Amino acid sequence: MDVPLAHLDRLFDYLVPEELSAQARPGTRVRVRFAGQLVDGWLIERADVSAHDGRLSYLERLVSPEPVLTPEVARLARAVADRYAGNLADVLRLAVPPRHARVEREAPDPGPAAAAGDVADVPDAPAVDGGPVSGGAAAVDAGASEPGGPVGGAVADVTAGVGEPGGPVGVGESGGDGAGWRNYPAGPGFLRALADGRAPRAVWNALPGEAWAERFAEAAAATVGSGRGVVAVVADARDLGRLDAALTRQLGPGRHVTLSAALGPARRYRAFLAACRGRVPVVIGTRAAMFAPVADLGLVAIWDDGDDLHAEPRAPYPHAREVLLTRAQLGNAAALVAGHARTVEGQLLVETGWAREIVADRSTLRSRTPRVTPTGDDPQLARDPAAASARLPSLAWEAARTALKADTPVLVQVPRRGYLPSVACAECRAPARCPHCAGPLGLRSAGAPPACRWCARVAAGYACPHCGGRRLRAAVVGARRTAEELGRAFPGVPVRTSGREEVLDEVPGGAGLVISTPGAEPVAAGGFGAVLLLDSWALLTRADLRAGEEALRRWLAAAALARPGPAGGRVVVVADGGLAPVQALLRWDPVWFAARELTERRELGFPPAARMASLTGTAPAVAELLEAARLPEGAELLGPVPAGDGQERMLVRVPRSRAAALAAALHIAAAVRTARKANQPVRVQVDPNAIF
DNA sequence: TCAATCCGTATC
DNA sequence: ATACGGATTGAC
Repeated sequence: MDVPLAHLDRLFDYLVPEELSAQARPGTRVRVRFAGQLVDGWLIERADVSAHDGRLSYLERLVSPEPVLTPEVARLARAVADRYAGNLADVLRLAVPPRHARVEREAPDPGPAAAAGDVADVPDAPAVDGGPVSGGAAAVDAGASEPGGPVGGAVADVTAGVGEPGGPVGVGESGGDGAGWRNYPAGPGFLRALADGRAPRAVWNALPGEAWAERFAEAAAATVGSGRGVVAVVADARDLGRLDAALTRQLGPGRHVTLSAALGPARRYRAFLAACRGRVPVVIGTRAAMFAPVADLGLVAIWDDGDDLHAEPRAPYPHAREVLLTRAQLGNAAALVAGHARTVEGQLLVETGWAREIVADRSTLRSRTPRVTPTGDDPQLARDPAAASARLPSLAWEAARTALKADTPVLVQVPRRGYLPSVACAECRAPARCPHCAGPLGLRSAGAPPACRWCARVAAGYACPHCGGRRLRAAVVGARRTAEELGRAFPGVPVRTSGREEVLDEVPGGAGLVISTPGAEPVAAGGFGAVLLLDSWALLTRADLRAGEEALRRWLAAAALARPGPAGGRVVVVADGGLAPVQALLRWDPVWFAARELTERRELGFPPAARMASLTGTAPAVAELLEAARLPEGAELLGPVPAGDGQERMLVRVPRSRAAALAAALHIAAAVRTARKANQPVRVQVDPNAIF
């Protein structure tokens, strides 16, 4: 039922009129009378009998005979709803694009009648109420055909120690197909396992300059070769274009479709239908593709899983990585979580043994990594007056000048404006954390003592736990102008910018300056001769749990575009080389950093080592929800903190072992409120992407 | 004792 | 939204 009310998040049984019986297959869209109104719904399953002892209504209408909700996706959607304390209806809205009737008519499904031999499709099914002849009963709307069954687990719950039952995942030896995978000792074995029809699970750290889209296409081809399908998700349109091109090269045309919300309704539905009808074995796309129906799924893959575009902004806010891993878990498919960086979540998958890592050995890495140099935090400015006016450190200026002289392009990464400054120790620059709950401190107004952004306690008399410093400073932001002034520092050199308004895909190989915000960096023919990472403070002191991880991810992504190898491009990061994310960049060791972060999160009780949920709404509404919630043992409440607009936010934290219980409790509590017709909504977010 | 009415709750 | 059941009320 397409009603987003928590207390109606379950199946309802309807009779199927005789004349609809042949076409009313599981997965079709239907209209039903529900509480006196006509509402949209999903036909989930057919059955001979109903457990409902009241009067059953008939299906009002079959919207379309097209079974666009496959059983696999229906089960997945239920699991995702459960993990995120959300409603099935909300997840299905994300999973199945709106119907486009004209597109559906273009190339009709060859034989619905031929395929209609569904289980309960018997003519003499029990017209429960002695009503007219019926084609059987149908359960409408929710996938919970086995409530309390084995499904409930999200990947996160599985990672608590369940390995793949089938033994070794097949990564380890060398000698596979794609030569590019041979740079990673475990790569060829991973490919071979895919080709053999097995379900290996891997976390892959790509080398700098890696043609990752080709590697993805090789993995897809190996899977398709084993007779199975593939779903691969990337963060944005540019990455999608690259993967699309690589797949066309390796699989030939017509073997895959791309799916993204940017296509518009008709093209999106056309691509979706092609996958749904089994016309193509491979679906790639942005997060809209994470639920794509693919027959006999063999591999799910995600590139750059730390990119926050992978987090769905609509309820129940599922993350593409988690959805795909849940999918792999439920359907016994292989999984590939990849990027130049490693997310803490990826590290958790490795440490719990849920996935194996695919990394290059040290010597390969050394031969491919560009030279990275830090330049101190209070840098000596270049003597050249133009460079000085651009506030460019001399080392960065030298690197750029050398690269331009060699007729190679220079990439300058500058953070976007609007990064919220938080507070750090004025002595050692360690981010200031709340002494009570370890949440980040923020400045509310000039002069006032800082307060915790999580639990709202005022941290008067703060002393830095690292160096004992008592003074705090706010991070300096807004130096975008620095980059714009660069043009003046290098007269006669063409300057291009890539960012929000216009994102460049590729730039030519000659001398030129490219100024880009993180994530918008173009590739350069032959690679960049120099990469300058400016204003690192804006990234590092962001008031977010993930600030360090995110900074490293963005630096690695930009540095990976330099000409490879020690004699290749030069990377200069304007930051203190003693900071952990900077260290990780210098050594090109994202694994070390992720392991370190995960250890720290375990100590502090942060996600993903713990599970958190945020509840946002008016104070009475949030209080009412919490009142109704039977939170699991050990649940910890943090807050409230003001959330703007007269709203407040509470955080609930539980150990990972209670994650499922927390989601269930919050969903039930939400159901109590919607049943009472509570009119003040509370936004429940499990694993909120940003925890301030 | 019974019908009219109110209120809360479920919605096949 | 609307329909139903149980509780409540008011009149016989």
